[in-house]
Amino acid sequence: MTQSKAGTGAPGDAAKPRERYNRDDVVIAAAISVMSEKGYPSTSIQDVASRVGVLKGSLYHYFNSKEELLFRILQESHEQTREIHERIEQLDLPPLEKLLLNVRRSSEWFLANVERANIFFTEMKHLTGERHATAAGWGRAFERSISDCVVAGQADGTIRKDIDQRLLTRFVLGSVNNVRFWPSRRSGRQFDTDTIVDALVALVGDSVRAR
Amino acid sequence: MTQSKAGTGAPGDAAKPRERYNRDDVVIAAAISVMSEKGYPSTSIQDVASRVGVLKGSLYHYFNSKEELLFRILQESHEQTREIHERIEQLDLPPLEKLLLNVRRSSEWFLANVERANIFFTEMKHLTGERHATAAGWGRAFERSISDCVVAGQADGTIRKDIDQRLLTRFVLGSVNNVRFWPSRRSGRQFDTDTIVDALVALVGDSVRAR
Amino acid sequence: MTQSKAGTGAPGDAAKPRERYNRDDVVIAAAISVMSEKGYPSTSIQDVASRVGVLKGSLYHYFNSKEELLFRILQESHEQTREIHERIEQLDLPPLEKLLLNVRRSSEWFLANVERANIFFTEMKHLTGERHATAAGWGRAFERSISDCVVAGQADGTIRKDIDQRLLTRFVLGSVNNVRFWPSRRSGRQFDTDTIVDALVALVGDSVRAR
Amino acid sequence: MTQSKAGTGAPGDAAKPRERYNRDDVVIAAAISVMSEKGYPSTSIQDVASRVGVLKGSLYHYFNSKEELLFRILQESHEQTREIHERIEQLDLPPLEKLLLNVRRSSEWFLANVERANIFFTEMKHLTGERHATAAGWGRAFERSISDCVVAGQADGTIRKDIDQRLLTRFVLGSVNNVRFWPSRRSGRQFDTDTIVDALVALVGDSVRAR
DNA sequence: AATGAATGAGGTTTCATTCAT
DNA sequence: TATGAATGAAACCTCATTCAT
Repeated sequence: MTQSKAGTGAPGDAAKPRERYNRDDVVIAAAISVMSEKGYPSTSIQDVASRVGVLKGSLYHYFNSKEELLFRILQESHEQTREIHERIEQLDLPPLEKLLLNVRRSSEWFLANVERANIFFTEMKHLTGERHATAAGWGRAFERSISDCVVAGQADGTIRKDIDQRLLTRFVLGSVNNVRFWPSRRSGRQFDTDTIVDALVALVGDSVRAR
Repeated sequence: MTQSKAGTGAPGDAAKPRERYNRDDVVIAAAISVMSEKGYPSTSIQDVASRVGVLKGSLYHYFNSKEELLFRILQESHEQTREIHERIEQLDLPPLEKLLLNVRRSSEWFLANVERANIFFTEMKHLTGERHATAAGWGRAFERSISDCVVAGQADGTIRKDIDQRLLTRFVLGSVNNVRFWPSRRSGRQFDTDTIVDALVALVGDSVRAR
Repeated sequence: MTQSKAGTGAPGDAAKPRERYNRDDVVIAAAISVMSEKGYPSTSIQDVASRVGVLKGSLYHYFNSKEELLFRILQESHEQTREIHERIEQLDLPPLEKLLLNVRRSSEWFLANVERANIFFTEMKHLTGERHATAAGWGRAFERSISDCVVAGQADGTIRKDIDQRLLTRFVLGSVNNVRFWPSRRSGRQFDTDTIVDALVALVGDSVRAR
Repeated sequence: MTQSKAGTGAPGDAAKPRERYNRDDVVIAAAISVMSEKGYPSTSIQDVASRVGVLKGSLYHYFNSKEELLFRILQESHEQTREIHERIEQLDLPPLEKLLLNVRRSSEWFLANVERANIFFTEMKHLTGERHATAAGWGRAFERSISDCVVAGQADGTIRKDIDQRLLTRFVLGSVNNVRFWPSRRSGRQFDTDTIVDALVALVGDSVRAR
């Protein structure tokens, strides 16, 4: 029903100058903002509509259901992170370096898209049926992009073998997921992305490296 | 109106010999189970009532509002973890060892109380007003129990100084928080608590230790 | 969710004197009245609530969905007509007489329950899924109670054989269904039930009898 | 985006001589199809638009409101059946024969236009105001085309007098209305129009004929 | 003619909460 | 304590209709 087909938000979309700002993107952006703050179930269509500046009924031109809206947001996040992982995959790097590059790029994306990341990691469970299954697959793909490196790193001796690869994977994955909380927070000076990412990579590197 | 707070389950509760299961605890347990699975906003009073085996109107004998129910759950979690931290605080241990013991005991508690931990880390934001402020303080107390060790460890040279203490703290905190996801998961053999905790302590230790 | 278990409305329910008027029946009666007049899709829950004198949300104590409400209404009608048919079935009568008795008793019920009959014959298609399948079975049962007589009557020579039994059945069935429209109508004197039923039986009898 | 549906393919579309297939007819046909199946209230403008292959906003070039669309459909049906009745009226036939010819021709039309007939008999009540009054008049005209014959037939002794003319009329009218349900139905062989109509005429004739 | 975005009212349903019994 | 009926607000969603392009 909704035909709007707005680029993924990736650069290069800005081509046509007379291209009027796609309302689809505005809607998604509004939804991301509210859902990241209040969580999916507590976000009402009215909340999103208010932020976009239309009546709630009008939003149904852009999606067919609230759940579909969530799905689209998650999908965009998945596509962007998948692209990051694919690009790394094609590089010819030793496993540990590949792992740490993954940590670096992923963290950078999370820090640049904190709200999207929040939603990706906490709201997926509210999808149902086929959409849930699809999204769960995305989560597994993310995990595999890390576990592949871990396994290879254990095989070539650069990653410690005294801890099972599944646990190592979860540790790394958790560390990356949590980086979205590192800025935010009250008081004191904030840290810039580079500082945070460098710290995270150093910490993760020192924890998993074979000694 | 009734906050009946009958003994922690300790024996010797006057009349009824031995401990009689307090209905209050049954309600809290049911709420924890449902809220951990569906999240606070998606959990209805009816859900809890169904699990207790009572009509929803009856639940209001045990709490005054849904939010108060959540607050009590968080409060219990806070009290239990605070006790852990206080006990460690009283030990005379070098900072790094104290930090790792904190990681160890906290992880053990999280793994033994995965549902409570889920709620503690994800539903706190749904409190409002004074209750929110109070609970936020609990979160900060948890964080401080870790950051105190980090600061002291940097001072005595056992913890790396090339990374700001706030970032180190968040890294450790995040690792501990995430341990509740390590079991669960599909497939393969699961890991027992000791294995998980040993792995986590080793990883965190190797990452923050001065070299 | 709804535990109200109110008799089928059949006589004999009046047992317990302190039995407070069952609200269930009030709701069903209100729904029958509105739905018969406006049709199921055009009847809003609000319409029913207004007639009962409660807020629309309150009605959900009595049923779980609008469709279930319709189903219950149809179910009651089915049970009442089925009982009529079963009672006739047990009589030891020649087929044609049995058929005409069926026409008589069915017509009487329709004329005494015009609103229920309206709903039974026109709103069944708005059920979905399993409920639709069940209700469709009721319709077939009704049809069979007539076609059985027709077949038997053709066999014993009392019912004309120059017309296929299926067509005879549909003719009789249609005639009975339509009797609910005979009173109503504007102007002139109305006809009492006996007059109408006698006329119908005479007409149907003369049309299907073998000559 | 252009579904131009010009002419039946018949040559000579040029200056629009003869009839050119009016888009209007396509819309009406689509509406008849959907409304017959789902009923007027449950038929959305979007349903009709989808079947036409046009966006719903566009449909408002063909009618001013959903109700007007229904009115036009009923109007067409009325005009066609009225023509049938007028033609019969002009014949010089004895009343009973005229009645049975009416039954025959009407049934033929209903069977050839089952969807239109469905709408004519079930959706008229959803008209409002003046349109409702007008359409109600059509219904009465239909009824009178039958009752006139009945009255005349009773006068000349060919139609039974033991039953009030109003009841006879309703019986005949109901029988004709119901014939639209005779085909359809599951299983077995279907019946062709002639078979059905012959059966109906025979049955109605035998029921009303004076004996 | 056609589009598609927007409107605004109304639909069904859920739910935290209250209260007389 | 427990019940269950009732409330009233708010949730998601649909839809007939309008209108600038």
